[in-house]
Amino acid sequence: MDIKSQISRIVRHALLRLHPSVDGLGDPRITFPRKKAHGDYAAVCFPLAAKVGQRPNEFTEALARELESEEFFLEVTPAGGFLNFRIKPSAICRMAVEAVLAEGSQYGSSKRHASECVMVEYSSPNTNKPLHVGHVRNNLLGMSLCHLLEAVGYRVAPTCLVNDRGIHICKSMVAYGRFAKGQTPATTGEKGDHLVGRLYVEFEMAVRKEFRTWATGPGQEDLDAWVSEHRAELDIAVASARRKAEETGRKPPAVEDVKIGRFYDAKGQEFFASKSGLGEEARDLLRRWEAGDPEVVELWKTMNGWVYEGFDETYKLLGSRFEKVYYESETYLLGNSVVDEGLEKGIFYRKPDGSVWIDFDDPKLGSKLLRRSDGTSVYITQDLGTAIEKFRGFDLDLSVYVVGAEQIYHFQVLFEILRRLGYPWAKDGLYHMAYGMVYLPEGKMKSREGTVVDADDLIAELTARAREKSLSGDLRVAREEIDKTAHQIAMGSLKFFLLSVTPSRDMNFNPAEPISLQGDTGPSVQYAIARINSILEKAGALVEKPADLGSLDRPEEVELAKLLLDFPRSVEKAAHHRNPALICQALLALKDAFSKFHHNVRVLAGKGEPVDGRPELASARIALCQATREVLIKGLALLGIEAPARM
RNA sequence: GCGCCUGUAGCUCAGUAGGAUAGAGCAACGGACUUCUAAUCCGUAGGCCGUAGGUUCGAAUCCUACCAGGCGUGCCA
Repeated sequence: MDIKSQISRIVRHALLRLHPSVDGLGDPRITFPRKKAHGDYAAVCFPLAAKVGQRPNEFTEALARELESEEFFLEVTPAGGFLNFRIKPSAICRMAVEAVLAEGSQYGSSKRHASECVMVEYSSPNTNKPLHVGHVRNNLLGMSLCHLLEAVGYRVAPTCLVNDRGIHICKSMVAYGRFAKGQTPATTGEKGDHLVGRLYVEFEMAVRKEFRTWATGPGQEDLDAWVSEHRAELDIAVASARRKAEETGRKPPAVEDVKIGRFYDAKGQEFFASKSGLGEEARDLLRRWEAGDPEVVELWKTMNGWVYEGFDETYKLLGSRFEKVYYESETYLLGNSVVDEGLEKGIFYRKPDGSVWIDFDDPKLGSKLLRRSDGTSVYITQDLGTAIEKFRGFDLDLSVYVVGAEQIYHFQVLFEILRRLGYPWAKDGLYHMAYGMVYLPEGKMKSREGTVVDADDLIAELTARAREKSLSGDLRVAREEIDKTAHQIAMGSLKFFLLSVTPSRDMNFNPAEPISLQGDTGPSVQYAIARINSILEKAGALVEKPADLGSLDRPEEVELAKLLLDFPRSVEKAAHHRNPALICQALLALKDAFSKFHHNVRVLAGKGEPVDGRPELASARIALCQATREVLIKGLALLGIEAPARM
């Protein structure tokens, strides 16, 4: 039992003695006091005092007297509605070190959800473009969530749903035929996903050009009409483009370009669907693919193959791992029978044009299309099939989707449909872990326009910087280890950076300001581990000597111990709230406490020499260091971060 | 229009299920390496917690309205 629970239990017994007749008084919340001078732990008593009908100070004074004789506390002080506790410093240190070293790498884990199985779907890329920082955030959240859920006992199945079919990949295929005949990753030296992504961008550019030709020719009337209708909006757009150009010192765009650009934003999709020759080509490829045209399928396979090779490389860098991969080309038909089933049950209905719909009771959900009038399936249809498939293939208690917040509505609808269809697990076995966007200073990233921060580039740049920094000082790392170490540090900085923001929030990322290696960062946590390793190496035989844990009573040691004791709570909470950022916070607090300890408290007088000539004290401090290292490594592992032995 | 999310230091973010005098890091300024690695430590400065009301002994946190930004919103995924 952790220390806060112990305190809570002792207080509960005292309360039962003091107020035996009050039912459901509850426990006071045990926290760290805001100021260390107040004590080691504090109980917040305002709500309980109110229930008993006493003034807060009256209540806590009586409670303090009742707890006076408790041996567990050194001191119990009432302070208004707070009750502050002081505990013998060496006792805290002893508890912490013994608890951590007894459990080792299992410290912080629990069996709370043992015998439960959860599937976590994450990453889920489209095969028409390489991964960017937004995808990286997704991958890291997914992996970290897997680790957190495992830590509280779940059996976890990480999965990925690859969107390998549809109009987007057909666009790249059209571009391949038109602009890149004969090119392969081998001939261009490009990574496969980058090659296909480049073709996708080229296709989009070509459509824009096609649109421009139309808008300044046969579509001129439409353009003029639209422009006069959106006069005010356009004036603002032109003005803001000018302002932006002035700020950045670039040439302002021509008014004509802004007009056509806006017109494209508004009508581009419509144009693509009805007037674009390129659009017709792409749709034709999609039709031929669905009909199984061998030539099209062959090209599709080849290009997807290039993309997978590229993804595999990036996944390897990130450490992404999947137990099961679903491909939409295999699952996209699964939903159709579900739609038929819903029609039979009368949950869905058919409109005269043949399209299939569902109306929801909740007006916020409105109604939703489930099958197009031409009989083809839509996005949500295949998701219905895949959701059911997951529960068929695995004995799941929970199915998690790590997907961006822009799809909150989509998942509300998906889950509600599955509930209406009567699947028992749909009641509380589905969870959408929605996370926020990663914004660049200039706004949202757009793959189509090529304004993205590429994952591979970012990793490469960080690795180069970590390597340079390693080489710049005393080289602690063995030469042959430097590549691995630089990679670990680079990934430590990237992962920690992206995971330290609360998942549900949007976050900003400025590529011009590189991710820091100093301050509240992953590398600073890794560094603390490297320093501990260094001490342990130099300690030699002292590591094995008997330790007198009772001699640990310095404030720096107690602070460290308190945080070690609090770590399991952080894990529990992070798993419960599905929020890895809570682990980041716990690690930073721990790293801070260790740095202060390390700065002010010596372990060794020299190599193998105990401080103050006291081996039992040195060994105790060594044990505290070992416990700290254990927890730091565990915490980083929960984030999917490795710690290099030396830095 | 409607719905959901977000407004905390110059920047990036915390703020522990309503609790004590709102905290870090970066950037700025000033200190600390003959010392277990300076990816560290110590200090200074920086805040009408978007605005206005309300609930409460107590509000950054809960409620209402407004302002600003983002996302979504019937045949895209």
